[in-house]
Amino acid sequence: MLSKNKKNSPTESELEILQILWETGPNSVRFVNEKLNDKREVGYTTTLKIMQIMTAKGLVTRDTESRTHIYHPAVKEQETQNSLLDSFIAKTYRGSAMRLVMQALGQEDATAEELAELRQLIDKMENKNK
Amino acid sequence: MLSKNKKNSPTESELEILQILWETGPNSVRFVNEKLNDKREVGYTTTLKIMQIMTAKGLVTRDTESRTHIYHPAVKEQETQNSLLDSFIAKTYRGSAMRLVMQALGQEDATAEELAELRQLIDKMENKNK
DNA sequence: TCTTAATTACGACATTATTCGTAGAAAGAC
DNA sequence: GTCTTTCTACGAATAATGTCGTAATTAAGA
Repeated sequence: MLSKNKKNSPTESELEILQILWETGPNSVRFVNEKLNDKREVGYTTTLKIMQIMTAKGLVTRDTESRTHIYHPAVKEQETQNSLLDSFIAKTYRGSAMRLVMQALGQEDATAEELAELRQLIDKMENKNK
Repeated sequence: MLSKNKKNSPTESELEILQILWETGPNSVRFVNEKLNDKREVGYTTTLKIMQIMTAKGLVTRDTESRTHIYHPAVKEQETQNSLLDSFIAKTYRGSAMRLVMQALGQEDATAEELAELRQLIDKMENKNK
């Protein structure tokens, strides 16, 4: 495991915004705010403010060429999820990823493809053990 | 899935305290505070205050017979974890438990026993699909 | 009894995250 | 050029959580 994340950790609102940028690519505050409003009511300046804070934190970068700034995600989805996952496992499952996996699987209705993929992953882990 | 949790959701500090009570059984503020201090410095009245709040929320109950109150967990560990897990999956993995499982497994060094247990669980899920 | 120690209750403060109002700059419509 | 709209910047209000100081109460010991 090479690159370990030092200190990402977006807040909940920040994560919501990152997800929009990951999904749709670089975009303006206006666009992000409208996306957010599909789910819940948020004021424009609220979204703006959070995205400004995210810029300061280095979670996004922005292109200020034109008056309407374009925001780019500056962290990777996988890495962010991993870092959140680590801390979630530590806090909630006292560090046992296996316990989390078992419970998560219990709640899931998986397709045959997903199950096959899982088995493959497990085989790979088995080999690594030897 | 019968009993769905309505509204548990302990905060981070509350969860820490619950974990101590789950592990060691009903105990006093003094005891819990000392356990917490194994990991980090916390004032006695801080712990007391949080446990009082937890009582108000129904996360614990307390026996006030003797002067030193004894606190009992009032929520189950599994159910609490499940409810936290649901919300974590929703927020971080946009609802896809499978994606979380894959990533969690990727970070894990599992024993042969755990892998066997996993396979068993997957088999059970396969049958359920039919 | 008197003093000391431990405990609970309560309120205030600190910190972090979120929300939004307002002002001013920039762009476009006419 | 003037008016209107859209945008950014900034500061302040709010809310949730965590922290702790202080007072009052109880128990125990000398």
